[in-house]
Parts: sequence; C-alpha cells; structure tokens
Amino acid sequence: MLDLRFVCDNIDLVTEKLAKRNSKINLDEVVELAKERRASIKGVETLKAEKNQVSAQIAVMKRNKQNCDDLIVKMKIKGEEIKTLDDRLVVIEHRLNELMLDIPNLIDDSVPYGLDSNDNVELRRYLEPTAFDYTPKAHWEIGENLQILNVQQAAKITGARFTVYHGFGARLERAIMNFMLDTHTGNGYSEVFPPFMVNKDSMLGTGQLPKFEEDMYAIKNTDYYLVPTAEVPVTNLHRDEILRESDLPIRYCAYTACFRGEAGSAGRDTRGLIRQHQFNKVELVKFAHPSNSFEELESLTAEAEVILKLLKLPYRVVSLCSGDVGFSSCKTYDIEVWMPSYNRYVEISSCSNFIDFQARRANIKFRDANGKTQLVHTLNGSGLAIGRTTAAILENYQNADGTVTVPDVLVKYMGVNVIK
RNA sequence: GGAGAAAUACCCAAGAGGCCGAAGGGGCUCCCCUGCUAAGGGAGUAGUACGUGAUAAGCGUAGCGAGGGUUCAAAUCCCUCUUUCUCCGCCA
Repeated sequence: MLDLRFVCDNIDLVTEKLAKRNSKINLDEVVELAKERRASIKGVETLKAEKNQVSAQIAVMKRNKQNCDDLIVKMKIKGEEIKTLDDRLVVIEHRLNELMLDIPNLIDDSVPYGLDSNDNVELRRYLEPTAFDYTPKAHWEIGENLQILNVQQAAKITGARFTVYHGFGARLERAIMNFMLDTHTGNGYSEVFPPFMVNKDSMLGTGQLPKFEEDMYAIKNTDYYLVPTAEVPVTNLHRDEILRESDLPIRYCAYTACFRGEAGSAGRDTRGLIRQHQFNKVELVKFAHPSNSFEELESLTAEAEVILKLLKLPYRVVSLCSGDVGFSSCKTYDIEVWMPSYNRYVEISSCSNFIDFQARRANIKFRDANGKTQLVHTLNGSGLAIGRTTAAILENYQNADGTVTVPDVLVKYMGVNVIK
C-alpha cells in the first residue's frame, strides 16, 4: 500500500509512475475521499472532545449529588450526532482502504521502461546454453522414460497440472531442497518451516489479497488459504511488530510447497513441471533497513544465483521492465535458467524489493536511533523454484542414452552419480 | 468435537460503571550514596495510530485480546469471535 498522504501530495508523480506500469488507476476518488476523511475526523473528534469533557463534569456533579439531568439529555443528543458522523467516517475509510489496497507499488527510477516481458533488460549471463550433439529431449519425456515422473497418475488422483514423482525423481526433488536450504543457511539465512496455510490478514499483508483472490486456493469452512509462496507466511512472521534496528537485515530462508490457481495461464506450459498448481520452492526473505534495501536486493539476487552456479546450470539475470514488474514490487530481477526443450531461458527465480509497500500493509516497523518508528523494507526472491530446477537438471544434464548425470553438488544427497 | 478457566503496559499483577490511560511489584533509564561489588535512597518509564500544528512542542481522538452493543459515561455490564491453558474424546 502506498502512503495516503504521499499520494495526495504528489498526485502528478504517482500518476506518472503508475502510467509506466500501464496501470489504469484513477486517483481522483482517492484524493476526494482523503479530503472528506480529514474533514469528517475533525468534525467527529471535536464533538467527542466536547462529550468527554461534559461527561467528566457529570461525574463530578453526581459525586456532589447535584442534578444534571439536562446535561445528560444534551449529551444523549450529542451522542446520536457523533454516531451519525462516525458511521459516515467508517464508510469513507472503508472505501478509501479498498481503493488504496488496489493501487500497485511505485516502480523505482532504475527500472527500465517497457510494456511487457519482451522489454525486460538482460543484465548478465552465466555459462553458455548447453550444447548437444543429438536432439535433446524435454524433461517430461526424460522423466517418463526413466519412470520418475508420472502425469497420468497425478491426473487420476488429483487432476491436470500435477505430477507424481517416483524413485530418483522424488529423491532428486528432495535432494535439491536440502541442497538449497543447506547453502542458504551456510550463507547466513535462518531456516524457517512455516505452515502452508495462512489467514486472510497474512494474504492482505503481502499483497496477494484482495486483488489476486482468484489465483489463490481458499480452504472451505475456514478463513485460511494455501500459501502461493513462502513469502506470505515468512514476511508475516513480523506483522504488527516493531523490530530492533540493530537486528536488520533479518534474513530467512524457507521451504514450502506453493499452491497457485494459474487462473490466467490456461493452455500455457501444459506439459512438464514448469507450471503446476502445486510446486516446491525455497524462498529467501529479508527485512532490511530503508537506507540499503537496494543493495540488499543485489546481494539477495546473488545469493539465489549461487545455487545455479553450484549446479553449473546456464542462466541469465534480467531486470524486469516497468510493465512487467509485479503488483507489490518496486524493482524485480528475474533469474532465468536455460531450458533446452523451450530453447530459451525460463524464469526460475524472481527477486524483488517491495520497499515499504508490504511493510505498510503488514505494519512492520523498526525503531531508529531517534526512537522514532519507521517502516522496514521487505524483499524476497526464490532461491529457487525446486520443480523448475528439477526440470532444468533433467534437461541440461541428460545423456544420449536417456540417463541423467547427477550434478556434482547433489551426489552426496542422491547417493548415485547417474539416474538410470 | 465436548466442559471449564483466562487474555490489562517490557514482564508479573490489582482494578468489578464516573476521582482509571490504569494501584503495586519486577525490569529498564537517569540521579544520589557507598574504595570495587552487593545492598540502599530518589526520579522517570504507553508505546502506537490518526487529526491539528512547521515532518517541532503542545492540544485533541482512539486504545485494557478483536469486533459489535447498552450508557451522558465501559478495563469494568451484554453479545459474537480469536488465542492460550486445564480436563475429556478422537488422532499422525
């Protein structure tokens, strides 16, 4: 959420920045309601102050056994007046909140301008795309041939966009998870294992609700949602807290399964592990000081890249353009792994600085040297999506005979050098 | 799932319609005293959000788990919900 005061005081700047996102938000109603809100508050609080004063007076008179029936009658009327104004204020604030919750974050000035993902800017590459002297297979074929991935069974027991892992497939997924967590904890991240269901307040806090409700799985008969990413439970760990400045940055890594409706991607990536309703992911989350959050974004991205470097998988890093940056983010780097079957790079991590956008929604602050509270900056990035890493390994490490070589760093987790 | 108890400031805890934004204790901060330490004495200790103001001081409003209600007036009475604890049932 943006700061209401800032929006009202900087209408032109905010409008301009939203336009860069191709966002069609109209701020007129916000400004109008904000004015009305202030006027209402002034009015109602003046009346409340009066009422409080007279009530205190009544208390004294009662104690002195004086008659104060006329004051009580007066205050009864005043009370009704207050109620009317208060009700109006509630309506105004409710609507204002609704509007504010739907406004995306303002993008950073360093974000390249563009309409969609075609305008994203490549920053760097690691390794060359894997070369084959035969026609490489897609991971779903490899997985099926090795009998480690089974889509038919998943379709039977659940439905489309699910996969059952068997044998070394299941083990590979688990090996990658452990390798990632071990690497990140070795780099100073504290491991967290949160619930996979969260309440509505958490989903509001990180920005999944109210706008993206149709992509989330709500659980019947409860107020809970399946987590779409560990970002939600982990960022909300410190909701409604005032952190110690000296504790910043706080760094967490967390594995969770992630659940997404994929409402807007019917027909896309229908085969394989790339786009599933349930997938595994290790997430990196930081609570950073506002003065250096963009440096923290650089290091967070680098820390996610470490995984691909250690796995020796070719990848590139792109800076998302203004039209492609997500709703809550101020600036985002995507890490894209080389996927031979797609003959292109595929997103495997998204690293974002949300600055104070989530912190304002979730009320996460710290106390500065002057004793004042300030909003923290929150960041997160996949470190990495595990299913897509499995897919990338199967494809990039495949051999002509249909086997898959196990990356060196995973051998100790897998117990074998080759998946046959 | 059933039955009971509880939720008050950094922590413990009193308070049972108005003199309560809240006794008392611990802790913490500052001061005094004492070679050091321990002990002792004194003062301070609701943060926060919003409105107003100059992004100050000050003033005002809200705030005793959350949300409603009763009342001129609610920590205190009523309703709903949440969480925690104890017991029973079920269960990995």
